[in-house]
Amino acid sequence: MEIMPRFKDEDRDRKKQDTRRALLDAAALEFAREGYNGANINRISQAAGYAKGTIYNYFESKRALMQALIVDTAAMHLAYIRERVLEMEMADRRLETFFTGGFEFISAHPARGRAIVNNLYGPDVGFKEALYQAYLPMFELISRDILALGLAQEIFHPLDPAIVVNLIMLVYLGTASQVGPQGTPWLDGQFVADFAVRGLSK
Amino acid sequence: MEIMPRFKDEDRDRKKQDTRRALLDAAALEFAREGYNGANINRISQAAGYAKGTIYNYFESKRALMQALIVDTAAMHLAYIRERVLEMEMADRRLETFFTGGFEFISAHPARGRAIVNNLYGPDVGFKEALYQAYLPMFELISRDILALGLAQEIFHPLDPAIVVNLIMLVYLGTASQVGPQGTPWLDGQFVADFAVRGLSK
Amino acid sequence: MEIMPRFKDEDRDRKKQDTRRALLDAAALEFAREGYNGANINRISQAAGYAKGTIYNYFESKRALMQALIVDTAAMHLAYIRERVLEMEMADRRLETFFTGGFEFISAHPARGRAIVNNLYGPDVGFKEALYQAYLPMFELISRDILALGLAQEIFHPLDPAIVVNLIMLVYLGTASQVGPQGTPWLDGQFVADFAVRGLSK
Amino acid sequence: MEIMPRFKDEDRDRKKQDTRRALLDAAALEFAREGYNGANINRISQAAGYAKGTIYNYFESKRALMQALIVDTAAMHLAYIRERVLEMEMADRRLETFFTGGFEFISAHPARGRAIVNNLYGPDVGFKEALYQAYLPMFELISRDILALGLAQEIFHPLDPAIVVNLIMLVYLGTASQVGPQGTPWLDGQFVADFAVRGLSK
DNA sequence: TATGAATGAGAGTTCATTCAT
DNA sequence: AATGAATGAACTCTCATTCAT
Repeated sequence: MEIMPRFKDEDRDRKKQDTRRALLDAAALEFAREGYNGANINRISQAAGYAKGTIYNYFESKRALMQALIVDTAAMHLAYIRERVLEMEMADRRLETFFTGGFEFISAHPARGRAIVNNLYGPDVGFKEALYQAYLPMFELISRDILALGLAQEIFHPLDPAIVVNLIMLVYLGTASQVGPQGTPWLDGQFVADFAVRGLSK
Repeated sequence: MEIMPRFKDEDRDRKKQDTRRALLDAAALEFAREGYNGANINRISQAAGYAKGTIYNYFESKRALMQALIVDTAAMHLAYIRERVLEMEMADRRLETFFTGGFEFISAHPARGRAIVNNLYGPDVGFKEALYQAYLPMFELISRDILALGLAQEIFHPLDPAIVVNLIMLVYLGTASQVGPQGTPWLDGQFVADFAVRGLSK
Repeated sequence: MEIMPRFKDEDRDRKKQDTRRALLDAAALEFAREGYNGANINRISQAAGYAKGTIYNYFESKRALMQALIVDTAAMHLAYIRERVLEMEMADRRLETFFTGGFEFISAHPARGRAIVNNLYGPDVGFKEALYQAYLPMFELISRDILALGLAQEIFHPLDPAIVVNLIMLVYLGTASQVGPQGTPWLDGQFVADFAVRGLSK
Repeated sequence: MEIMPRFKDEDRDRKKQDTRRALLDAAALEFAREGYNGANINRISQAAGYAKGTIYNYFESKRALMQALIVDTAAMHLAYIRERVLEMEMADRRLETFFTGGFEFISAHPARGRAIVNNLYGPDVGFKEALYQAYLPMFELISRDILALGLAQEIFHPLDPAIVVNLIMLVYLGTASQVGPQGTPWLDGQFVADFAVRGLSK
């Protein structure tokens, strides 16, 4: 056996990542459409362009696939929102941006959003715990970089960031994910943002 | 044929209603714990004290059972909330009562609450539609007897009741149903009520 | 207790027989439409105007109901055919009448016919045995009063009545019971009669 | 992607066909023994040497399995009979061969024969229609290559092939499929053949 | 790495039968 | 005699998972 040139391995890694990503995207669609229990591993594989067995080369089980989707989505979600929020200086603008950016993200990735929210309000405590862990940085972002900042800037009326962060997250996810039959959202991001800013401001 | 004594039929009807109620209560628990797809008809029957087949003497299918649970719960839910809300005269007190009463109801009937919210955020559009239909009177209550009233009383800043009713419902259900691992709610009803009132008031 | 007048018992017996007959008729329809395994005891009772449990006051089981239907139908069937066949003197006319009369009977009682034939060609050997026993008199009629007679009258070519009786019965039941989608028979009784007479005649 | 060696796919296809055939054969036995409704998918799979789920990799449903069995059997049936019938030149010999060959086929494949006839005389109109469609070529064979030929050869008395074909098929299937408790046929092929030839000849 | 045939536990549903009324 | 609520065995079908290729 001769030693293979290094870039071969890189190619292989790249390809593996592409496959994994394709599987996760297909999984998001399926989980969003059918819920976790209703989702079908075969359909996910097929939609991603692979055979049924392939998924088990990338994820240990259906459950592990969902966990990976939660982690992956939370990372995308946080990156998208943080980038936009931290551009703002004032806490109320940050809060507003949190909502408008958040709604944007969910518009851009509806399947991811649905899959996440299914778990947030779904019955599986394991997934809820995974969700909570994966979204800790977002809780942190809201708590420190929006709420605590707003207190320091004397923009918000007195509040406990550790509690209000829960309110913000639930209002955000509860409103952003709800769409009508045609996929149109019930509510507009700016509208919810205004409501939330008003609800917290002095 | 002689006419049977009337109380005989009444007894039988009463008993049938009791059985139906027991099955619905058991179904609420199971649906809350496992979600619709994960719920097990056999467990529901057993929990209600009946054999597996009995459930099909009362409901055509698992799906019909869920639909019946939605209708039953919506009726209880509305009755509980409406009674308390309409005692108040001012719209902001009514809105506050809507939240505090709503949180109370969900504390008193956590399984019903969970089962409902699973469907609101779940993937099944049929159940979402059923939910929407069953909760129309509550939308009406909020829209007319709280929001429009508040505009007339010049308590709320200008808003469109037809849109804000969605916001109120989503904030209510999104926050009231979320409990931690030990079953303790993430948020307090009064706290959310204050936030909402502040968000809508002048 | 005073002694009841006799006619009371007769009334009761009459009523019992009426109920039994109604149940058998409903059973014939259901068995014809659905086959034995597909038949539904509840539907039979309902169609007869009774509740599910009533059928068990008249028949020990679904199986016993079918056995009773076989016996009842065979008796009707034989009476109808024998009466007409024995009016004829010549064996070929008797054979002809057997077919035309038989087709008439099945036209008049299609459900009975279907139920019988389902069993003749169906998988249940118990029912086939019951059928065979119940139809013994008809085998006898064909064998003695048609075939042996025809040999004596030197109308038929030499044949063994004990074997040809099977042929006649199978040709009769196999052709008379077959109807198209609209319930119209595939074949005409006279037509099959002519074929059979020609097949046996000198 | 490199092209896989062809024999690999061929091997796999061959194996799939073998499995399918094994399942169909087991299904024929089970359907013959129990009828369609009484047949048990699990027993069929087990008898073929597979687990219960396997059957659903090959057939969409129990119903589709029966339909496939009808099609498969009709094709075997026709090939067997046509080959023998067309060897003969005279129509009466062809008719005779139709019966003797047909009886042979059913002796060789009793389960197939029983399964077919169950449906011909059974209650399920869907299966009857499928049977009719699948056996159209055999109707055609009898109608054109036996009956019309016999008219041309002036062997048969005047008859309408379109009607008599029904008679022939019903007499054939009605007599060939009937076996006694020990599996011995009620009638002999040659015997029925003679009867039929005599019934149609001048 | 990718495949897809095979597996078998588990689910919803049906329905003959029982029995208290 | 008639009722119909309750039962639970039995059935079809689904699908996550395994593994030989």
